[in-house]
Amino acid sequence: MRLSQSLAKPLRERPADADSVNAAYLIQGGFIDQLGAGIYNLLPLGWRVYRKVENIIREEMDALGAQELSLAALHPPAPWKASGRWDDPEVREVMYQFTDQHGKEYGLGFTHEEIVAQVAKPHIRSYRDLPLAAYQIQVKFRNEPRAKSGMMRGREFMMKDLYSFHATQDDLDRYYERVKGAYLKVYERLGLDAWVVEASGGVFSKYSHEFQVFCEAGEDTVYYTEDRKFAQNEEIFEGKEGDKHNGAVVRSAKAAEIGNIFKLGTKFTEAAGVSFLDEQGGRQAPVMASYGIGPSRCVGVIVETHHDGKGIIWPDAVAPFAVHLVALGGDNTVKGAAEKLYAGLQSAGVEVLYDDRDESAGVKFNDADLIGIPNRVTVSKKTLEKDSVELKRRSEDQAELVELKKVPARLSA
RNA sequence: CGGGGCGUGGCGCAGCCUGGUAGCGCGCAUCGUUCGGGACGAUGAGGUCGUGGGUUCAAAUCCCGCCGCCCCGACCA
Repeated sequence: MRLSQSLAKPLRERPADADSVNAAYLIQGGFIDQLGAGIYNLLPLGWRVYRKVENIIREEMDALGAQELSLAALHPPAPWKASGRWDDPEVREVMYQFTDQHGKEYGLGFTHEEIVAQVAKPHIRSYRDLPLAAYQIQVKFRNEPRAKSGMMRGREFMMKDLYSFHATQDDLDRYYERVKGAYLKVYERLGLDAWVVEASGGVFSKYSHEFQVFCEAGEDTVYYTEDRKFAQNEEIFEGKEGDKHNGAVVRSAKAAEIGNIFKLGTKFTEAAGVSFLDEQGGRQAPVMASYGIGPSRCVGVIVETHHDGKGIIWPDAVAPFAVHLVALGGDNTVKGAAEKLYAGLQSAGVEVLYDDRDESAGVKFNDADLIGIPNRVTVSKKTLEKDSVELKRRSEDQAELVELKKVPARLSA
């Protein structure tokens, strides 16, 4: 993409009322744009990052054997009334519920247990139909009492929600552990150091596991031991900091939740009337579990944990582009060489953001630092004299000269 | 929902206390000079001062209501 033609160019000044690091850099860099409190548009750069995150999640869910689908976001109340959640005060606080101009009630989905159970119902007849796992990556709505911190807590956000149905609790337990492993793989690929933390089950069940990334912008407090054998959300932790747990000292840290998995029992399958015949011909309700990851929040947490004073430092796997190509000066030979490199890299399959603007070196370098693409390639008169370009990693201070003809090979690795 | 802050060209802000021609920086347009870490000069375009009402000869400025955004708290599948 040519930066000169980009819909959203980086801003000179940091937005005044974006206090959190992720909001400040994402808005200034032209990744996102605020529409209202807790409501953001993903601009082309941000959408690219988001899609990378989404695809990593998708790959790991597919590897689990889960099937991707897309459930409706606009819900009639019936399935929610059947489970008793439509009128649950805790649910009412966060679920957008409204009546249309004909007096008909609707809700906007903030989770899909009821809906997926209803979808699965006619397809689950026998224990032979189980286990079954389906997921979607979709927009969710939550009427947060207080949206805040940019992409960390929005009223409209993206969520990957996976649901599994099992004939036995044992089978569910095994699958639950597999999902846990898949989640850790996702986070590792995203460049996030996620902890598995025990937590309360909220409105779903008694206990659950959360995936937490330690960072100051997080809203949770986690008590943990450094050997990682123990980690609990403060909402269920009953000891205090400094206590010993299996010989290790318990510490605490602020953390951001980027995933949560729940064992749900038969609450939702029974409510939806889902049942199957077991090997003895007995009728049973399948046990169910749900597993969520917030890809849009992950984008925010990645920024919170991958930045410096100049801007974002994207991990390679989620960077909007692999290469930020900078052409310096108005010299025609420089422009020509940059254009050629741009075309050459693209045909080698390298994603390139080409800063072809008529801006000074300072502006271009500062914007490159802000946007945070992992590899910066600078073409100038100086480098061309040596038939080379300058290559610099965003995460490193030192730059190196690389011969022009070796550039595509260096960057398509 | 309680507390605090804020709302003025695209962005960042001053002006408000003490009412009287709407300003600055950046950006934008045109021309020229520049060209490796936020260049320079010249000319120019661009504003319902969040919104509704009130006070007044006169309101960005004073008073009341409403809307919106940010932060702290409560809350946080």
